[in-house]
Amino acid sequence: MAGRAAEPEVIWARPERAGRGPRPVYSRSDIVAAAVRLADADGIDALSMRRIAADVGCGTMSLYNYVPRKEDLYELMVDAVSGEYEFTGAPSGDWRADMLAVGREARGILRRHPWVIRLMTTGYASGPNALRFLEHCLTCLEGVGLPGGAKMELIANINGTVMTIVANELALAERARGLPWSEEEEQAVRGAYLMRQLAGGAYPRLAAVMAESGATRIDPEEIFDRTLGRVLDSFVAPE
Amino acid sequence: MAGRAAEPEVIWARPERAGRGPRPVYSRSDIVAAAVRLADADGIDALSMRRIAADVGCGTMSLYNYVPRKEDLYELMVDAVSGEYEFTGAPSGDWRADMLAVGREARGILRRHPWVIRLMTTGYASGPNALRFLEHCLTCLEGVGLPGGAKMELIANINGTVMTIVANELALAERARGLPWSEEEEQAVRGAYLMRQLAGGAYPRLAAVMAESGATRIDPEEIFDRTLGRVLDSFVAPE
DNA sequence: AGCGCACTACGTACGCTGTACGTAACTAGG
DNA sequence: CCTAGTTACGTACAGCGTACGTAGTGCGCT
Repeated sequence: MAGRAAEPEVIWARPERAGRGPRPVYSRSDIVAAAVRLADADGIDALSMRRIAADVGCGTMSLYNYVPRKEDLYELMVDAVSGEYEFTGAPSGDWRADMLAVGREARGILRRHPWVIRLMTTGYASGPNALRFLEHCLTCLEGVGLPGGAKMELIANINGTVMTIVANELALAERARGLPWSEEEEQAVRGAYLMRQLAGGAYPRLAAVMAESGATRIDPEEIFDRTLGRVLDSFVAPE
Repeated sequence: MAGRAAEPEVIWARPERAGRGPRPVYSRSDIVAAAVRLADADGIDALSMRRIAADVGCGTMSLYNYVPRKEDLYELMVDAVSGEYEFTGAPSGDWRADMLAVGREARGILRRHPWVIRLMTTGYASGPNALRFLEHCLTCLEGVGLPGGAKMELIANINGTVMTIVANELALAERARGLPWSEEEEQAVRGAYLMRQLAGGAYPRLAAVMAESGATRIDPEEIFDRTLGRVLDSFVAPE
């Protein structure tokens, strides 16, 4: 008998190796690493069990000895990249700086692994590194005069805000992946459509704002820091 | 020759009917409505061109006369449900109330159509109803002493916040879809794992917060209003 | 010590996907 | 009226997740 019964379980509780049979040739982390590599390179939609197996160097169905379902692999992938948080120098005593640093690290991770956004908004975040993340944030917020629930809300808000910002930053590039034409052409065609609509006069206020802000140069870093700062201030008013 | 050349185009600029051939039997909105219905019922992953065609009552490949690629269908779907905004009674003169109402409407739409979250975070939002939405928000923000760019940031923040909150609210239910066991079993198994981890002592602060907030009852409506209020206050400090 | 069984690896196969392409019917513009 | 371009639709292909069967391996128990 090969597969296990499909009874409720969470991947984190499943032992990587049960003592009986032959020594496994590969490891769960090998497979997850390959999956992350492929998703980084070609996008999450191009990630298939066959391609992972080819990359690892084993037969497709061998993967199912390590990971019961592809969904579980998603969960492992999200947690694996959550392991990239370094949290260096924190807690520093300045919780605002610490949380901003967390946000910046999150941004870096999401930019390196854009597919995480899609997986996380569908709820794949409950592994050990997610717990480590929460514990770290709570440590930084130790002295802050906020009830526990509010701290969790603050953390969730930062996470959500970073994801939203990076999703917006990457929207065009991510969309262009797998399109039969280039990102530049896509942008040109969409821009032209937008301009035509605005010129129609049906959206005067939007047209005004676009005209106004079309001139001013936008700095992504500045927007990011400002937005995150606003989130922090909305929980604890700056002195 | 059936298909068109794959040259850069945006679905909104493609005419629904080009005068020459036989009268189309169906319409783009028929197809989009069917797609929305199916996605609501069975989730976005279960949405296939074959199932849409079966629901509409036509051959699979006939769909491609109305929608060049499935990605374009996604775009049409997002815009279709964006048409559900009613904006009744706005602008009312109280921009805070107006924006809160927008957020509440957005929440309702996302709860009715959970798949929108995934599509929007991948960047599918540039159709006419998205423009209508932006114009409405800008109208409500007319008298507010904020530069245009900041207004756009505010709108984006509200949107993002609502999406994040609803995504969290729906995470469990959405994840349970298509699992080989029930949502209750999933929740039980995940809860048990979490408790085991917290009992291990590796995450003392998290354990403390969970113990503290485990007792207090959480009201989703209250969290929602409070969070959105915080976003508004972070742009314009309350008097 | 050695038997038995749980495990590993992997090939095959099934039902599904998006969509390229070909064919036949139809209709509006020149 | 003619014909080019459109509609509808069937077939077909490459690829997907994964259920299932088979062969071989080595741990745990008797």
